[in-house]
Amino acid sequence: MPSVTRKSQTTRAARRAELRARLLEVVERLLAQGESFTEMSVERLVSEAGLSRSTFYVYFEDKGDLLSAWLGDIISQVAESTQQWYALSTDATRDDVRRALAHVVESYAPHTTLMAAVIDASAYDPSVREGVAEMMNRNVAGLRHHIREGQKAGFVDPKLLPQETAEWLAWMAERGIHQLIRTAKGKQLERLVDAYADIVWNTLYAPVLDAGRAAKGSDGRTRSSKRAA
Amino acid sequence: MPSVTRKSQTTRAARRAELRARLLEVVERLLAQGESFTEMSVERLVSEAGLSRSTFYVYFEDKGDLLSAWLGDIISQVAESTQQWYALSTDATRDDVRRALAHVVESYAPHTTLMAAVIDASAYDPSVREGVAEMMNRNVAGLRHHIREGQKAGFVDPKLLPQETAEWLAWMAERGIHQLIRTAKGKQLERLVDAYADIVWNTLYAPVLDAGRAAKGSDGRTRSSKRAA
DNA sequence: TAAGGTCTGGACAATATGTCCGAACAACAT
DNA sequence: ATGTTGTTCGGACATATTGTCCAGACCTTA
Repeated sequence: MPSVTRKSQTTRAARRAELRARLLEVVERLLAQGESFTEMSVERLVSEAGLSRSTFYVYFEDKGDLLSAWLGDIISQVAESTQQWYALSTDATRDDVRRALAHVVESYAPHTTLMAAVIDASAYDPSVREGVAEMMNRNVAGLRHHIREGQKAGFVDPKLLPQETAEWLAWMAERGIHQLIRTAKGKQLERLVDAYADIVWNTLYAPVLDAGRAAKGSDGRTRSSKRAA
Repeated sequence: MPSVTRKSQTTRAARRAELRARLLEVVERLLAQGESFTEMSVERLVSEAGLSRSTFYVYFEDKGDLLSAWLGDIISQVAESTQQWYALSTDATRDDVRRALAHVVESYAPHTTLMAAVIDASAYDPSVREGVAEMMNRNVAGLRHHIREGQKAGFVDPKLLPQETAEWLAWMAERGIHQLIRTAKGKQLERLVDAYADIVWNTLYAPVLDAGRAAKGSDGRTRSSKRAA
């Protein structure tokens, strides 16, 4: 009975990964053409990717399986991009925040199309929904920790409720990045990151940091000081 | 040819409205039981609502038709709830903001379950998607106008980009209200509104209003001055 | 009683899903 | 060379859902 050898399992996993990559490439392309993930049939996917429907079901439970596996891989990857932000401390300036958030946005940017599919699928696929919930929990937990520590160290507004503030800001980031950033290019992208940085700066740091520096006349700002008409 | 009389049209519209109400009631109930709108079959809906599938298709194009019609009704209704907020001016306090936003949240609260269905359906139904886009555009336009006027009048941070800031905050509100508020009760709800109010206050008003009042020692805050451990 | 309308169950074609199978094929060991 | 194993394929299958259509039942009003 050689059916359950280690070798066969690893090659199978490798094959699965390869097919997943090929299929997600197709998903991304069709998504970019305006089709929605929910409406994509398995037949459409496999024919574009060059395999048979039978083979698809050998490696994947269903369409959602494709996405939840990808999501699992990507979650930790994008989580790293927040380190630069959360490393900020008492000497942070508004420009530091701007740079850190630009880095977060850049990390998410390549994945916005597939993330849109994930959100689609989370509407009906339990395993995808679970993945999304886990991602949000991680984001909230990271931000909550940053707020708590910042309050202890005195560089985050002490009146903020860490958990709830983190929840609102995490949803703003999720939706903003996947809905606003996805369609933005060049100058418009810069403006969006500026606005994002201003919101985070004003909310978390400005009440204590700007107040303390008010006397010196410096606000740590080198760009986007444009005023509205 | 008596088929196109005014009377028959009005009674038909009335009948449509009645059936829509009955069906949405069912949708809401099933949604509350954990089913997702996408997965609800028309058969399931009509049998619960006590009509035949044939009749359903006489009055509605499809499931999405149900929601986009409802959305059209609700958009203007909830838009009104923001008037109290946008009426705030130079003498606004943090507690005024808190009250105004609590009012907005209360207006949305009864509709969170159906709004979740709308978001679901917008993934594949073009007409629902259009409705959602229109709702977001309205919200952004209202908030952008408030920011612009506030900057002119000097009670909103002049460095904010009105359009982009409004976009981020509108998505935060949409997601926050439909994801966070939906499951919150009592004290947790209060905390969420507190956090929401703090974010909006800090972002828009605090940089100019708190700065101007710093000398007097009053910050317009009567509750939730609790500090994190 | 007749006409207009409304609702219903059922039939229908079209599409999608997930499962299953036999045939074809290649790699590899005996 | 031959058989074993694993992979892929096309196709068949049962099932579910969608949207359309129709004939009959029913009710109200002229």
